[in-house]
Amino acid sequence: MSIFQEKKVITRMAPSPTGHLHIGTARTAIFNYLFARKHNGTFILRTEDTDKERSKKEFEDEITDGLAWLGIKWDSFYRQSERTLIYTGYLNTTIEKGSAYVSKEESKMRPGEMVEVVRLKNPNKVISFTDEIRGEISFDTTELGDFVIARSITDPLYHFTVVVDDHEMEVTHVIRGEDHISNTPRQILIQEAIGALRPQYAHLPLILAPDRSKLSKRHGAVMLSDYKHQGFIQPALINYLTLLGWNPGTDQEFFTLDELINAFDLSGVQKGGAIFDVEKLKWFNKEHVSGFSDTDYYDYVTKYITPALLALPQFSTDRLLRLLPTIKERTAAGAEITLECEKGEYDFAFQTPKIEPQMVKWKNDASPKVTLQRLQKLAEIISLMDESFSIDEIKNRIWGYATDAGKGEVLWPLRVSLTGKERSPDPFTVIHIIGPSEAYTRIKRACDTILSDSLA
RNA sequence: GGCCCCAUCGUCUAACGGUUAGGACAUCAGGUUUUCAUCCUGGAAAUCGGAGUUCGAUUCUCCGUGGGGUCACCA
Repeated sequence: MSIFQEKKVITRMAPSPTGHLHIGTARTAIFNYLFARKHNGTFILRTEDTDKERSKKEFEDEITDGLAWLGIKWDSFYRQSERTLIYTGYLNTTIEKGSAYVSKEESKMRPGEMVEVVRLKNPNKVISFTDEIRGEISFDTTELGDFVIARSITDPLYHFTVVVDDHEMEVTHVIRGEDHISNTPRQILIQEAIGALRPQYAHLPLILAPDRSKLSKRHGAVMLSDYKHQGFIQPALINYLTLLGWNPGTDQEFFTLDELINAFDLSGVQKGGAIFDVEKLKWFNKEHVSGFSDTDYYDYVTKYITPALLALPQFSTDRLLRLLPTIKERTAAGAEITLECEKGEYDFAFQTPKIEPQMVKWKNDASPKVTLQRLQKLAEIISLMDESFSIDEIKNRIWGYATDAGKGEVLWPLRVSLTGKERSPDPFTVIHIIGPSEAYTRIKRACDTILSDSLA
């Protein structure tokens, strides 16, 4: 044990409410959260709304709602627009010390108008800092000049408020996107001007679009809410986003939030940008959804099935319940369930299908007569079944006949009579879903159709 | 363009001087109780290029090349 008291870790997420909650913002929040939790530290959420024109309450709500939905809990919340007095105080002291000065000049925003902006007195030196992920980074700040840190004494700018707040809130680790690397030297300059301690920096690799450019709207879904609406669940998103640009040093890929907190380490963070791959996200989603309890999965599915499906003549909760495993096996995210519904993939469960006589016939079968005989035999077997039979029990009753007469010869006509489709779940599962008596009815119907077709 | 950052299969990544360069997603092939799906097995698939350092470079150094970020009285 060290005799030195470990400084309590304090991280923060500092989004500006000027746009929707971007998937990259969510990931940065996750990293900050994981790091803080891992070290029994504190995670602060701070809205950087000093730009009054562009900041919107609705965006702030979207950010807080989105993070809350993800399960990221902040220990304290600040709004920069409510801290103007603090910034003005620091501004005054800095000016008094001679590290900054008021400059009367023409407004860049409103040409013709004279304003008194506050500029930092740049010592014009090389700043180097240690990035936890990238190591030593140095930068000649001369090219920055005496940059503006406030529009006026009561209207501070981003770089100044960030530094003041991180100092006031005693933030120990600034974990943010790589796009902030070049902001770091000027923020360090401000730190030195106000006499603040330098935090540890960790710049995360960016999330990239498939063409390796910064992920933006034109690449499709970039908002967290987009993914939420597509049916991606919170644990999957957390899991995927964390592994995008970070690895635990083992082959483990499936993680719960608690496992991530436990395994998280800044040294596992990648340096290069990572392309966002929806296919892998889908895989994670399927993995996490597969852990749902029956009732949770039922609730999940009902959010995505279509009204059209609910309106089908034979719809019942009972059948839907029995259809659930089939849906689970065939879809990765909620939006796919909707899509499958729209394509009519699940109609067989709630509706007697229309039968194409030629489709029922197995390729090796000579005539409709043979097919008809088979279906008749099948109807006989099924008529003896109990409604409570399991899939296995159903299968066992049919299996003997199917192996005798030929699997394709028996199973294909059976399945097509039941579903009306060339591709569908296996007949045993279908019978289980719709029940033996409905199956019996459908087979009889199919027989009638074939009969009238062959007579015509 | 200046400055800064980065570079292993198509994608996410492992290998922190010595490995047949490993895993996952995707893909392809074969298999499991007909079709589709699931599942199982297997395959193909990568160290950006060039110099150095070293007995030995994916790994260290330098130079290219490529990609990205950033250059506001936005954040």
